[in-house]
Order: sequence, then C-alpha cells, then structure tokens
Amino acid sequence: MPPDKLILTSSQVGRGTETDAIRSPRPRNPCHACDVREMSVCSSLEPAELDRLSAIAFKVTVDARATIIYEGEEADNVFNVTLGTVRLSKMLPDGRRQITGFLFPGDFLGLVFNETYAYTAEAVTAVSLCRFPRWKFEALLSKFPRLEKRLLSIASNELMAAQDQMLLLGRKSSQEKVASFLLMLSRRAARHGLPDNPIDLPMNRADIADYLGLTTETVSRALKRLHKNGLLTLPSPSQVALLQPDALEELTGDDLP
Amino acid sequence: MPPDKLILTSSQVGRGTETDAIRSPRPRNPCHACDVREMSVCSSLEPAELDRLSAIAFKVTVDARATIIYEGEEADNVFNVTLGTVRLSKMLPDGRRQITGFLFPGDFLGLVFNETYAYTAEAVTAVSLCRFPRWKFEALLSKFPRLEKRLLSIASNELMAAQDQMLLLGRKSSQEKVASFLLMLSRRAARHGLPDNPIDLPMNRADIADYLGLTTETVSRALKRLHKNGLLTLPSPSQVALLQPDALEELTGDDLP
DNA sequence: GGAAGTCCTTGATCTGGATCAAATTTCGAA
DNA sequence: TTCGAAATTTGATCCAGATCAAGGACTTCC
Repeated sequence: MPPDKLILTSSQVGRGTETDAIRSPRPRNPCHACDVREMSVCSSLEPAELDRLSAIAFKVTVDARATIIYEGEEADNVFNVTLGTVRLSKMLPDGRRQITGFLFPGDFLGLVFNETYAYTAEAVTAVSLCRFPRWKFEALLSKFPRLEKRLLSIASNELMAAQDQMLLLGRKSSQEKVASFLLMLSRRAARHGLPDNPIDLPMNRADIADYLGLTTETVSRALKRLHKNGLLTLPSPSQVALLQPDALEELTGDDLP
Repeated sequence: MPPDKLILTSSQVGRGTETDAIRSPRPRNPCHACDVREMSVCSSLEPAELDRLSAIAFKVTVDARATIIYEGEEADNVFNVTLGTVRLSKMLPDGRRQITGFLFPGDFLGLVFNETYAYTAEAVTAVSLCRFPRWKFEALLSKFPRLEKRLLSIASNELMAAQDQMLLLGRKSSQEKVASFLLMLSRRAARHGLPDNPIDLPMNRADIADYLGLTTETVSRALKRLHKNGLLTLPSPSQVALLQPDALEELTGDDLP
C-alpha cells in the first residue's frame, strides 16, 4: 500500500492543501486570471464554458515529493498543472523505473479513458493543480465539443512526443539523449515565455536518468563531456547554461529543424 | 526524394490498387459487411453515420514493402487498416531506425492534428486500408460526437501502449523485451479471434529489432535462449509456438496481471 | 553555523548487447 | 527441382554504459 497518500483530501497544511476556490465566496471566476490558461486545456473554451469548468474545479497544492496519483488506482480525477513540475513514471516489480514524462504549468494530467491510472504522478517541486472529478469533467466533455477537440489535440501531441521519446530510448547514445533532453527543456521554457538559456533543472539526476533510460553516473559523465567540449556550463547542479545551442542541436542525432 | 511513392494514386496493378468501392455501383454499403468494423474506429457509429463515413472512403490495397505515408509529408489522409500488417517508424539522419508500432486489421492510421505525418508507415505484408481524405474526415468528426469520442479513446489507448513501450525500451533486458513482444502479439491475436498460440510473425527480425531497440543478432539469440529453456519452439522463422506462456509472462519483468 | 543527510561527481571494473564476420537456412523464381 | 538472393543464425570480439565504490558539494534543520 502507498505509504503517504495524503493529498487531494483537502486542506492538509504542511503537506498539501485543497480549497474550493471557485464556488465559495466567488468574487469572480479566478480562471480568467489564470497564468497558464492560454496554454492549457482551458484555452479552447468560451467564457461561459470556462465558468462551467471552473465550477467543478478544485485548486490543489502539494509539496515537493508528494504523490498525486498512483498507477493502478481508480482514476477518479483529472488535473491541470498550474505551477511546478510533475513526473510521470512506471515501475517494474523489481524497482526499475521509467519516467515517461515531465509535466509543467499548463499541462494536462490524467488523460485516460480507462478505469485506472496507467502511471504514477509525483510532484518534483511544490505543485499547484486544478483538480476535476472525472465524471463531471467527462460530462462537460460531451457538452462542449470544443473541449473534446482540444483534448484530442493534446492527446495527439502527447502521442507524437511519445514517439520521439521511443526513438530516443531505443536508438540514441547517452550523449545524444542528454543533448536532446536539455534542448527539449530549453525549447519548452521558451514556448512558455520563461528564461530559456540558463535553464533550470527542477528534477534530480536520478529522474533525468530514469527519463532517458540511463544511470545517474552516465548522465553526470555526459554533462561533463558536453562541458569539456565547451557546449555548456553548470553554474549549479540544477542550472545549465547552453553556450552553443546549435552545436548541441547537432549532437542530438536528430534532423536539424 | 522517396524512391517509390506509388500507392494511393489509384488502380496500380501489381503494386497497389484503389477503388471507390462505395459510391460507384452501390449495391449496398460494404462497411456493414466489414470484418474489422467492430474493432475499428467505425465501431462507434450509428448506421446512418456509417453511411456518411463510407461515402468518403476509398478502399486501398498495397503490396508488401510499399510505403503508405512518409514522415514529414503533408498529412492529407487518414486510414483504417482492414487487412495485413503495417509498421510505423522514425529515422535518424544517419539511418538508425525506431519502429514505434505495428498496426493490424482494425487499427487506425494517421491520428495527427498536425500538418505533417510524424512517422513513416510501410506495409509489412500486403495491406488493405480504407482511406479518408483528412479534411472530409475532420468535418465528419465535428458532426459526429460519437466518432470524436471514439478517436479520443483510441488516442488514449495508444498513449498507454506508448508508455508501456517506453518502459520496455528504457529499462528491460533483451530477454524481457522479446518475451514481452511475443506475448503482446499473442494477446492481440486472441483479442482479434485469431490463432494465438502458434503465433505468426509477419515482420522480419530487423523489424523486431528496431521495434525493441536491439539488433537482429540479439533478437535471434534471445529467441534461441527461450527455446533452449523450453519456453517456445520455432516451427519456422516466422512462427513461434509458446510452450509455457505463464513462464514467459514471468520473464517479461512485468507485474503478473 | 555546524552536522548530517542527500545529491552529485569521479574513478575502477565489469558485462550485456553491439559489431564484425561467416556459415546456414529459407524461399521465391526459373 | 534447382538456383540464387535474402534472411536468419552462430561465433568471436569489442565497447558504451552499467555497476561498484569512494569522495566532494550542496541543503536543511537544529
């Protein structure tokens, strides 16, 4: 049994909190002021639809390292990440772990038409999310074709990303994997209007390794080699400055865009 | 440029044929007699909707080894596989290849809300497909919520499969990879009401290797080892008899279901 | 501000799967 | 039925990345 499933049960100070931010006092729909609305599932909605969606939303905050959903557990909720970094992972019985993705603000969590979650989601940093009870969310899906279309587009994008990741896992060298990973983070930061050059690594080396199908030692050595070749510097273990993004691009093994 | 892009242009005897099977004489909608309708995207549709869909469908036949769609090319069509095996792949500029999936009868091809295809699709065996011009298909999508919902469910299932495959590629041994692959084929055959024990391998060793992130030699040796351990026999290179499916299951590294 | 984890790096060694190189086997075509 | 090309298997060797084992360097919490 999960040792510390403790979030999402409402107002747990110190570990995680949940407030019905929308329905109680309701000064005005807070979604309209949401930072990530434009890049989230909500971007598709008309104001009236957004109100309906916000009416079933619960704002949730969880601390770093808390588990948000467990693989195999009943899929009762879907989420929208509004702050922080989340990792999605699957485990083999003997403990080997594969991280199948990282989620950042604006990303959707829980895309399953399945009874149970297909992966575990954990907070890498402190995380804020909008939680939607799944049955209510699905009811809205049927009512708002725009929302359904948006979800299909999200799923299709995730599928493409998954295929890129299969290519990376199956066919790239450790060097190429790490170069691809850094550029992916940098591009994503740029897309979100965040600083994309000294890039921030919210996850630790073990997470990076489990995402790339490597060990922490190999990740560390690949970074060292990129540093030695003048492609980057590590101002701190969780910050990477890309000195020659173009040269890094060539090292990913991918077609140049 | 692609050397032999020749299919989908209609009635090419010997390499591939296309007929407007639905609209011309129209004795009756042939979709109603389709073998794979129940497990395809069409399963969601009412008779009237099926008629509308069939009105935009072209029946296509391609020979083994023909290319159906090219990665990067404009995504003008979507397809439904009705017969044969298709492989989806991505390539690095230096020729390294990753097969991201195999498609079988009933499977949908071209799930992208993107201008261009994200992967190449090739016929492993002779293949029959229903081709739908994408803009017409998308117009129907907007009209038939059932169809859209079905597509979302397909996308969600593919996403789960992709995550399983990431776990396989990133964390499983060659032995576990091959065992997982064989069981996957067997289960799929069973699901489709096909013989699931002496299983048929329509793809060659290079395809299997590129799907599992291995080399042909390693695939061959893994099969040999499974054979030596009494788990299977190879009546022919393209047939595998599973002697102890349960023991094979244990060798996948996965949780027992 | 100091101690103790925890995380990250570095070094030494090992090994699973890749690579290189031939046999075999299979299978379609004549 | 035989031929020839392609696919598969088998064997020998190599090496990228794993594993094992210390060291350092940050955090975090008294």
